[in-house]
Amino acid sequence: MDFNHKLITWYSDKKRELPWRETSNPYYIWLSEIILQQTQVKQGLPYYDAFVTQYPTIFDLANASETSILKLWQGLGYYSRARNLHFTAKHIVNELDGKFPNTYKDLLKLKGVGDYTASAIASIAFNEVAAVVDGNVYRVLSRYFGIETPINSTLGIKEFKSLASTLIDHKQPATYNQAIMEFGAIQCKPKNPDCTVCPFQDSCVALQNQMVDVLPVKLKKTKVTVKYFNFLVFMDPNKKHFSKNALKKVFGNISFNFL
DNA sequence: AATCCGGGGTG
DNA sequence: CACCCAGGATT
Repeated sequence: MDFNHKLITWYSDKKRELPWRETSNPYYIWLSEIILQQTQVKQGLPYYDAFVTQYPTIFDLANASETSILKLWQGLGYYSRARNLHFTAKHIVNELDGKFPNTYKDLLKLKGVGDYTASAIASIAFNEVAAVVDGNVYRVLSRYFGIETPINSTLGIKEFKSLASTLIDHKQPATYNQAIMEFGAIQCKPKNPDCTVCPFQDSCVALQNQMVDVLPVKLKKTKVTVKYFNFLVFMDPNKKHFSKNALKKVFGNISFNFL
């Protein structure tokens, strides 16, 4: 409970003022959460403003063309998010009578809404006790409790979700969830966290054991990329030089070393 | 369980 | 340039 109290106090003191924190309208909360998936606030904010301006209600979004939505999404990346956003808007308007699902269980059924986003909307918009576990939460919890279970392992995902569920403040789940994510985003950062001014200096296991820079643990993804590819080119005797552009037409944008 | 999807950030 | 960040869908 000391953890929760300090966290929420820190949040009251240090949180950023953001437009989706001025509302509990599930449409706006949902919109902001989809935009902020894999996206930093700084990058997503102008897109959020543009969407709210152009599509003030879920009915406006549902009635829009996919082309116009994708155009407004341009530059954000992960374009399936925009297509799922449109699909779900139409689904809620046409199949759910325009009524936004209001429980974690029902939110989870929406396309483009997984465990994290369902928990975020349920807690922030409806004050349901549903613990969020995003990248920030993995980092804060693994460091504070000194947990070395890889966050991208099946066991890790279960462990952190379970821990987050035991920690969430039942009296103010919306504030608690936003506090722990905000803390991870702007203080307990991936690189160079501000440990010198951290309210958890005396209780953070990672800080006391010099493990801040190794937590959270993540499994390597042994991605094998082809680094060298040797081949022979027989020269056209009528030509005096190789053309890199000619090779580019055959192999695409691969860099070549001529030995 | 592994892979893909797009950008931005960092060293 | 190489590598990291990371939620959800898909296979």
